[in-house]
Amino acid sequence: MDATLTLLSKYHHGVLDPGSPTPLYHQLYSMLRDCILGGVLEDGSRMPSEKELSTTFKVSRITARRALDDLAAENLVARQRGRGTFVNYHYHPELLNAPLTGALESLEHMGRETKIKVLSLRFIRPPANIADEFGISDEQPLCHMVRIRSNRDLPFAYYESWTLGFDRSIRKQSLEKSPRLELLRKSGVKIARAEQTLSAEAAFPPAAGALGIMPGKPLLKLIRRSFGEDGKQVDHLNAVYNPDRFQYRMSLTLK
Amino acid sequence: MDATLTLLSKYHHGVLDPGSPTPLYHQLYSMLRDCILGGVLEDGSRMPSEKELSTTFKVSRITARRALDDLAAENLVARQRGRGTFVNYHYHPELLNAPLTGALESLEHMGRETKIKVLSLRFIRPPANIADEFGISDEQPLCHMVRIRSNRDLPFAYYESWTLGFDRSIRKQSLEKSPRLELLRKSGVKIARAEQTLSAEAAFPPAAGALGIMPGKPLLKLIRRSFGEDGKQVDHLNAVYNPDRFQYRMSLTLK
DNA sequence: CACTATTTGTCCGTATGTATG
DNA sequence: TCATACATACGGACAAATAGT
Repeated sequence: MDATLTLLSKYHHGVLDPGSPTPLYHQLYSMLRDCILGGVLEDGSRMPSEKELSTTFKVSRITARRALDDLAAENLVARQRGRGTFVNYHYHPELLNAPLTGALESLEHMGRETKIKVLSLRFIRPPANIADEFGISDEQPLCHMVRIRSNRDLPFAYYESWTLGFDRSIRKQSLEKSPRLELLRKSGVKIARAEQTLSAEAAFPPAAGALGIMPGKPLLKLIRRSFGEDGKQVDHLNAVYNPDRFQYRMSLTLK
Repeated sequence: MDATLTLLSKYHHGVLDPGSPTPLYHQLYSMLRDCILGGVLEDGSRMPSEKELSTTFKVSRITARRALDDLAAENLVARQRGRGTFVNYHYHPELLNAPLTGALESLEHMGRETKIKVLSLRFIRPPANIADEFGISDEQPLCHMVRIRSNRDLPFAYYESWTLGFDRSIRKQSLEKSPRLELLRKSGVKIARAEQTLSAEAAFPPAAGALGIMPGKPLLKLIRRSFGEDGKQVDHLNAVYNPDRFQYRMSLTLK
């Protein structure tokens, strides 16, 4: 048994579930693929043989073979009769999008590396709970928008927001170019403080559709209320994130 | 076509992928199940009929039927000949605690208001990925524990942790009285810094059982790595929270 | 009381995919 | 490569329970 196989089986004893409805060959393929794309298996190194895979993961040789064949079909490995199967993918650790830290400023850094699409932009009367939050009458229209944020054309966040302080001259184009809070600052509203709550929620239909996932999938949920220098609330943001593509990372220091 | 079906299908023609190796019936089952557990489909409401599912999602009636049957086998729905299939799961977003803020100190405040139960406490060899994180050999045993945290006898958090620095004299009782990190401090390990990542994840069986919820329900997930004053990792915490009972709240200030 | 439409329950036959030895 | 067993998915047909006209 070679080092590569040891590496794999140690990380992944018991990952293959014969009781699962997803076929064994695809579970094995998927695991190997993740290891190649994640850099666990190095470029050029030899993959475990069909025999090795079948014994350590307790599947038939045909199942192991199918997994390797599927990898070869995507050019992630190269197979050579009599020699073996070799990794054909160079792993370069791309920085994954996990930008946020504790300070409000840095919330906007992400904005420059990813793309925003504004699905809807209207001035409408808010629902009662939102009006209550802002401490205004629910007769007074607020700027309501729905946006999605993508990284390399893969959408990962769905935003719904209510904002006090935008005037009706605002356009979708400018929102897709500059961060929303920066535009708000330019129109004279200074944000001093924000409160946010992180939670989890099942994907609801419009967000699921926009993010290209199934309704019901677990999403990371963020609600952020931003307050101006006078202490009054100026913004309510409701965001859901696809956890496969975005996670909220932060550093904590003691004292 | 009823409201429920509109809800499900309007944004989601094409979420079921016939090309996927996971069976269609299971894709459909999984989507419906997530919607029930996440509260998208309300308790007592009528599910779409086999016929409706089969036409809107473009699968055979047998496939739709299998999905509903599998839900019924878990008692998530009740089926009645001639009437239909009805949701049999009550989603209650109950009272929520929301204690944590940005600083490491305050993580422990919660500890005094809630109760910890230690399900498991062992010194065992860590899996390779954990050993890698700590930068130690996977032959060296670490203190591994599984705990649940409750508020008024309602469990809301499930913790699994690996710790370097505890000695074998540690007992479950002391862990249930004092916060884990405080005990660690007393045994001479000072934590200087922590990195944590928030995400979302479907409830997996042991956590779901301990938290008294159905597997698959969306949970808030936290991974925290704590580092000592010498910069070396001393703790790895993997936590999942029931979002109905716990949310992660923080304040952000500008400058 | 029929009559009808809807919905689940049960059955058939067939084709294809999965997994084993 | 082959033979075999089982699962998946389709279309269709009919029976039985329910609800409304």
